Amino acid sequence: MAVQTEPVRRTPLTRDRVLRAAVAFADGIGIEALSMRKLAKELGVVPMALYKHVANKEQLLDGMVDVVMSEIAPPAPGSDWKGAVRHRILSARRALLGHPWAAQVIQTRSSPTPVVLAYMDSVIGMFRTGGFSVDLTHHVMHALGGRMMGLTQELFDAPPSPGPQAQPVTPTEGAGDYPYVRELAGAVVHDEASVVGQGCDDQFEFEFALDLLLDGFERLRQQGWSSAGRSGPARP
Amino acid sequence: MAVQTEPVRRTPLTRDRVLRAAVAFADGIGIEALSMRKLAKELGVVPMALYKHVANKEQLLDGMVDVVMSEIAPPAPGSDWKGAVRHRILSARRALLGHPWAAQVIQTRSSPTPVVLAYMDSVIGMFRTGGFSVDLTHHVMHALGGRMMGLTQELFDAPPSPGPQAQPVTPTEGAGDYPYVRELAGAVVHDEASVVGQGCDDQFEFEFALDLLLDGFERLRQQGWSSAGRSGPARP
DNA sequence: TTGACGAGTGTACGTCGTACACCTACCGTG
DNA sequence: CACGGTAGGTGTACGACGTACACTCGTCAA
Repeated sequence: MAVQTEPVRRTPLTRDRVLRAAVAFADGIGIEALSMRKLAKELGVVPMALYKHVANKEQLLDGMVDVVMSEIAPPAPGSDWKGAVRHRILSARRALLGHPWAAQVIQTRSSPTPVVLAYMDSVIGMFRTGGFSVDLTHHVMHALGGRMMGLTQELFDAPPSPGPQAQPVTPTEGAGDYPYVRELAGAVVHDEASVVGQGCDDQFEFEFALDLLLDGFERLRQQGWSSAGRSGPARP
Repeated sequence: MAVQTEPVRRTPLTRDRVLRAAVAFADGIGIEALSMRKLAKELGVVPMALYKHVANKEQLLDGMVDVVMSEIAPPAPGSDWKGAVRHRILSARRALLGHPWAAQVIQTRSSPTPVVLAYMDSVIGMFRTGGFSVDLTHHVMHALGGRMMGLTQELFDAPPSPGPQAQPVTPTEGAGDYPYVRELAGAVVHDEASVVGQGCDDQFEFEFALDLLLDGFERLRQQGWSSAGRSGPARP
């Protein structure tokens, strides 16, 4: 009989195993359903066992973010600053898209982990070596904000919530008395029906906004913009 | 003796009173400390009494967002589209700043309340009457994202968390081995020390990013940009 | 007078995060 | 081989939390 790896002895927990299990579990059941107790059960262990590897739930969430961050591709060598930044950010976005809970969790962290700091550092570095002053880089990073990590600054997943509950009243439901919202929603649906599920192409929207910002950054860089005058990007 | 308003009879609860109390309470103790039970105690009432006026905690949060939204100034009449949008968004931001919890709560709502929809409708209307096509307005709204409501797409409140816990090691703590982060942080602190508390002027950063976007929108509008070509804002 | 109704109450359940004391299998050292 | 420290896993317990459900009680129309 097998002497090694006797099944009665579970493979021991590690911080890494806990974090990966948490990520997979959240991918499956959603972040709001993730609890220390359920995660422990998933790992075949008593809840308190987890606390030998993470200090508390907040640190668990921090670690989960780090796992997602580790999926971001390393910086592409060479090329212009815009291409480099664009490539990195789109890679970050791809990592996030695989974990629908990640965006929300990232936004509720109160301070960055070293992994996140390292990522920010590398993005800042791209601007600096691309010819941006410290001053401009600073403002540019603020302007990028969460988009730097691939977060879409969306307000809601679906505009009027087509939830499972019955919604009576008129067939113009949802957009109700909001003519402009309805106009937009209608146009999106009818437009080009190539996009599969929902009415609009999130990837396109993300790149649209990203390129709009990057183009704006480039313009400011070229004209040697500085915040000394303190009057926003429109300054000639 | 006073016959009316005998103090033994509390002024009755209403949905409005519950929501306003919740907003004030969250302003005071923070959103994560707000619970149905504590809110009930604050109102001198048993926890279950709240459920006669709000369906559950999610609806309470929805209602709290609506209260904040109601503080946004109505649209300014006349003027160009950019001034109108800018004014409205900065007003929204002012409303949010009075309630530090609001940004986080808004971002965890799964669908917009009618009040939020109405606000979005009015912003969309400004673009449309300002000469933006339905198509461009759609993408522009995505690009604005949460910034439309005054949300700053910031990743963290304070970069390296100067928490109350003692942090030994080198005096270059925080920025540790992140040279570009340190460069930025150092420059911000030394720059113009006019800004009071923290190292940088959030209002300036918000307007910087907002104007960058609005200017980009204007450029696209002027050149009659359309998503038919599907290649982002940089298209000539 | 009555009886329906809406606001507020009381009790209870299941879930959560986690403090604290405990066991126990393993290891390097004597 | 004996031994004692230690890291990892356990068991019990506590004080939150949201909220279902059955109730009381004051008010007001019929």
